[in-house]
Amino acid sequence: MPDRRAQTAGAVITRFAPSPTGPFQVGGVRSALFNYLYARQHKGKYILRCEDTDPVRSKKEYEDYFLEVFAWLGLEHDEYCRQSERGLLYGTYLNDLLSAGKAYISKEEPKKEGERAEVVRFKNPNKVVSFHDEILGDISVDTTDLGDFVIARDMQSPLYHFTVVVDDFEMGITHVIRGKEHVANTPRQILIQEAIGATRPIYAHLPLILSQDRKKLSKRDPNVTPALTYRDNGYLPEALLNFMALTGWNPGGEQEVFTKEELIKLFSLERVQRSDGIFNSEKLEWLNKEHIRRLSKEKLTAHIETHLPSGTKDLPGYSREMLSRIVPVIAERITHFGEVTLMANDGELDFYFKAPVYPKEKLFWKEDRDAVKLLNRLNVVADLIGRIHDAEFTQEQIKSAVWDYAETEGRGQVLWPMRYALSGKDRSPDPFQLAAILEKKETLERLKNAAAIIGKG
RNA sequence: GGCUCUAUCGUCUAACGGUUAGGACGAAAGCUUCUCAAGCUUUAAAUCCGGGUUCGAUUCCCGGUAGAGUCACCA
Repeated sequence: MPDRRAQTAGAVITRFAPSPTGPFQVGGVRSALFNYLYARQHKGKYILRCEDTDPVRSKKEYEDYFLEVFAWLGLEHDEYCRQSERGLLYGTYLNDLLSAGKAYISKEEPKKEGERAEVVRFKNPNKVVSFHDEILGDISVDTTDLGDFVIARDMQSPLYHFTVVVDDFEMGITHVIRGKEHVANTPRQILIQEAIGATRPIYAHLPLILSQDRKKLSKRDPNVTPALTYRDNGYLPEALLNFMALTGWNPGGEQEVFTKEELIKLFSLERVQRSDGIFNSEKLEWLNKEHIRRLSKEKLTAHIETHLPSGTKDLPGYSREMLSRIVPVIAERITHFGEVTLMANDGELDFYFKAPVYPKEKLFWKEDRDAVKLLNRLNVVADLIGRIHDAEFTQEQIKSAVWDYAETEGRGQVLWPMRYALSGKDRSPDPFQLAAILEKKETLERLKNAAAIIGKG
C-alpha cells in the first residue's frame, strides 16, 4: 500500500471558508470557484470550512444554505469541517502562545454589551510585514498601528484571525485564495503564523465584485442577492459559474462560453484581474441563454416544466407531449427559466393549450377592413392546409402550402389573420410554427372558428 | 482621516514598448416570412490627468486625481 502522505506531499490544498451568518451571497461563489478550480487543476484538495466561531451570529440554517448552494453548483469539496468543533486544538495553541509570552491575558474595561473584562491579546512585535501576493504583487505593511490585538475572548472563545491561522496550518493549506477585503488582515495573520511557527501559505487576493453602484457586495447590503435565488429563478449552475469565472479573470482568447471542465483546464492565477469589477447581470443573462442552448431536449423540457405554474398545467389541452413541441419556441424566448413562469402567468402560453378568445376586429390586417376578403382568405388558408397529410404536417410543409397564396394575396393580409386565429395574440411565433405545434385538427378548428366570427358580422 | 490596493469603450476585458487600441455584453440602425423571438450585417463608444524614461508609451517611473478595501471582544 502506497504512502498517502508521500503522494500528497507538495500537492496543492485550497480552502473556502464561509461563515454561516446569513444566506450565502452570489459574490462569494467566485472565491469558492477559484479555490475549487485551482485545486482540481493541480489534482490537489479542496476543503470547505465552516467558520462558525461566533456563537451568536452563526446559525445552522445558514450553514445548510451554503451547503445547498455548493451542491447545486457542483463545487464538491474533498473535506468539510466546522471550527466550532475544533476548540481543543485552538486551546492548545493559545496555551502555547501564553506560556511563550507571545500572548497575554489583558484586563479590560468593557465598552459594549457582551464585552469581557478579560481577553487574550497577541503581543505585537511591532514590525514591518512583507508578503508576496500572486495577483497583487509585493505588499508590505507596518503592523505597529495594529497594537496588541485581541485573538480570543477567553480560552474557549478564539477569534477569527487566530482560528484561520491555526486551521490553515493544521490542514496544510498551500494556497489562500480569497477576496481582497482580506489583504489588510494578512499582515496580522502572518504575525500569528510566525508566533505559532506555522509555514506561510501562498496568497492570492481576488479583486472584489462590486454592485452596480460600485459598492462591495456585502451581506448587509440589501441589493445583494442570496445565491439560491439564482437557482430558484432558473439560472443554470454552469452559467453562473461561467459568469463568475469571467468577472475578474479571462483566459485570453475570444471564447466566452465555458464548461466547468474547460475552466478547470484553463484557470490561472496569473490572469486574474487586479482591479475590482462590477456584477454585470446582463452578461449573466446572455451567458445563461448560451448555456440553455447547449442543454439537451430532455433537460430543457424538465426545466421548463418545473417552472410552469399549475394553472397552466391544468389547462384542458395540456400534455407532456404538447409541452415538448412548445419547448423550442419557449427556449428561444427566455434568458432564464423564471421567465417561463412570468410568461405563463401573463397568459402568453395559454393559447397552446386552449382555443384563444379575441375581438374579431383583431383579425384584420392593419387598415384593411374588408370582411368578405378576410373571410375568403381564412377559408383558402384552411383549405390549403387541409390538404396536407397528417404525417407531413410540419412547419416547412405548411409554409410551402400557404406561401404562394400569401405572396399573391399580400403577406400581411394572409399571414396576420392566420396567426391571429391560431394565437389570439398581437405577438407570437410565426403561423407556420404555430400550426405545426397545434397540429392539423386544432389548426383547422381555430381557422374555422375565426371564419365563423367574421361570417357572423 | 491612517494604512493598503486599483485605474483601457456604460459593463466584462485583449493588447507581456511599435496595432487603424481587438473581442464580448448592452445600445442604436438595417436585413430576414405578418407580429414577436432568434439570426445576420453595420454603427456609436475607451487608454483618468500631468510630468518624466525612450526613436517610440495603454504598457516602465514619479506626482496628482478618482474609486475601492480595511481600520471590532464579526468573519
